[in-house]
This record gives sequence, structure tokens and C-alpha cells, in this order.
Amino acid sequence: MTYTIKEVAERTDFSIYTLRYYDKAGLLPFVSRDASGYRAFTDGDLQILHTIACLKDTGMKIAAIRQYVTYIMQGPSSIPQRKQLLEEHRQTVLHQQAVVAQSLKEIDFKLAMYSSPHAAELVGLELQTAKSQKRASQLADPFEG
Amino acid sequence: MTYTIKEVAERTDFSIYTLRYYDKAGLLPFVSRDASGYRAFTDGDLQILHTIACLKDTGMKIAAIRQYVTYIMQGPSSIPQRKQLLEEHRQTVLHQQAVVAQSLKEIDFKLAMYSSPHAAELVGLELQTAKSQKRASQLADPFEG
DNA sequence: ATGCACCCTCGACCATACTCGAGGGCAAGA
DNA sequence: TCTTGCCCTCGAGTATGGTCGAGGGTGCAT
Repeated sequence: MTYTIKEVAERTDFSIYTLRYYDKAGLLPFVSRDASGYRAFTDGDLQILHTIACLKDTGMKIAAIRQYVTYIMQGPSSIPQRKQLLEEHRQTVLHQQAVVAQSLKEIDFKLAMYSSPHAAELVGLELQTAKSQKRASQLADPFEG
Repeated sequence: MTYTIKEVAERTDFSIYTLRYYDKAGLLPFVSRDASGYRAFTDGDLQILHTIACLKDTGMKIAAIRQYVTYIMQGPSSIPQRKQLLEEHRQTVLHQQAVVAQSLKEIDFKLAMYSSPHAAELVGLELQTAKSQKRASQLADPFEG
């Protein structure tokens, strides 16, 4: 049983364009062609594609994904390299998660301020502080206009 | 007390180039110029810049950040709009966090497989399954070479 | 007054990741 | 056989977010 590129696009979050772009970029060397030159995706191919989606969704670059896929094509002998690549990526993702979580906290703090019954006063105070800093340094006030 | 663009670049994760690019893109209308036309950043400016960093780090696009900054320039009257913009962004971030967390789980699953004492067998089995699927559909085997 | 380390703008260039149209082939039904 | 709806490649175009060099001004220390 195989799937056409259209069927794969429907079953995944990749567009037909993206799938062809990925193939051109060397991300899909495991996808075979039928007698007419059409891409024929097997279930196993979809599994690798799913892994590719996980890597992409966590921010891995195309070049790194290509490297990973290349390792897959080399068979079990490349397990150490695959492991290292994923471990390094894992650290990157953990770091990014921490950055995002911290930034979200600060956004939530802003939201809390905007939701406060004294929102207008708090924001007004911030504004006056900013304006007086400009004045103290003899700078034009950009908050006019 | 004010800071030069170089000092700001050193105190933040933005390069001088990026700061100038952001200014050109309308993200820094609150930054004043001194008598020589040099940008003079106040502490209040750095605070807004920090908020911009939070938005950028959570994936907000430049155009949306510009909108938010525009609201800031309008003073307290734009609090409802700021709140709505941040609420919507917050939902986007929560969704992205969920996607990343799920993808990371699957990456960890792969890593566990590669770390298993039977890694070679497991990966070899995957490979044989993939190969037999190709054979069953009379497709050339891309795992040769 | 000269040098050095800053600052400025403008516009070109780059990297990344798609997105799409043109031109053409394949396969099945009316 | 002809239309319809897929498929293909190739190469150009788009969107986003920078990055950088040229050309020129500023300001302080020697």
C-alpha cells in the first residue's frame, strides 16, 4: 500500500509544495518512485516523515534534518551519530523551552497589569516616568503625537 | 542617564545591526536622538526593549510587535487593544509550547531507542520492515547505497 | 589638528524556508 | 479520443529577519 503526494499532504501538516521542496532539499531520499516517476510513500516513509515533523516543530533546521535522514539511510551503523545529533538538539529545545516559559511569564505579568482595576493609572505612571527620563536628559519627547 | 546603541547591544541579545533594523522597521519610535542625531536609550527605553525581546523570543512577528509598540505610544487609552493583542499571542504561545513538548517526547522516545542495549536490533528491524514494504509495492529500495 | 572610536543613513546582500507558475506527462472515465 | 485530475521538474518569486559595507559626521584625547 502506498500514498500519493496529495494523500500525504492531507494526512500531515506539510503542503504538496513543501514535500517536493523537502525532497529536493534531500530530506526524503527514502521515498521511492513508481514506474511513472511519481513519488510512492509507504507507511514506513510516513513514520520517518512524522519524525521529520517533530524535528521541524522543535526548530531544527533543514540542513540538520538532512544530516539526520542521511544517518538513517546508513542503517544501524549510524546509531551513535543519530544519538548525538538528537541529544544536542534536545538540549537546544530544552533551552528554548526555558526561554519561552520565562518570556511568557513576563507577558502574563503585563497582561495582569492591563487587567488590573488600576491599569490606566499604572500605565500612566510608566509613561510619566519615561517622559521625565527623557526630560532629564534633555531629549525630545517621542510620546507626543 | 542614557545609553549608546553599542551599550544597548552589549546589555541585550540584540546586535547593533538588529537595533537599527528594528528602528527602521518602526519598533523603536520611543528612542530619542541627541543633538548629533545619535540614538539615546533611556532606562525606560530598555524596559520596552526587554518586552520586545520577550515577544520576539516567543515567536511574535515584527509586524505584530510594531503594532504593540504603536499602542504603547498612544498611551493608556490603548490598554484594551494591548490586552487583546497579548491575549491572542499568549494563546499562540501556549499552543506552540504544547506542540514542542509533544515533539520533544517523541524525540526522547527515539533517543531511548538509540540508547537501548538492543538499539541495533530495533533499528535493524525498522529497516527490514521499511524494505519489505517497498518490495511489497514493487518499488526500488532506496536503502541500498 | 590629527587620529581613533564611535555614531549615522542608505541600500545592497544574505539565509532560510517555502510557494507557485509554466510546461509537459500519465491514467481513467464519458 | 478527449477531458479531467492527478503527477513531474525547473526555476523564479515571496516573506521574514537580519547583516554588512560605503560614505560621511562627531567628539575626545594626544
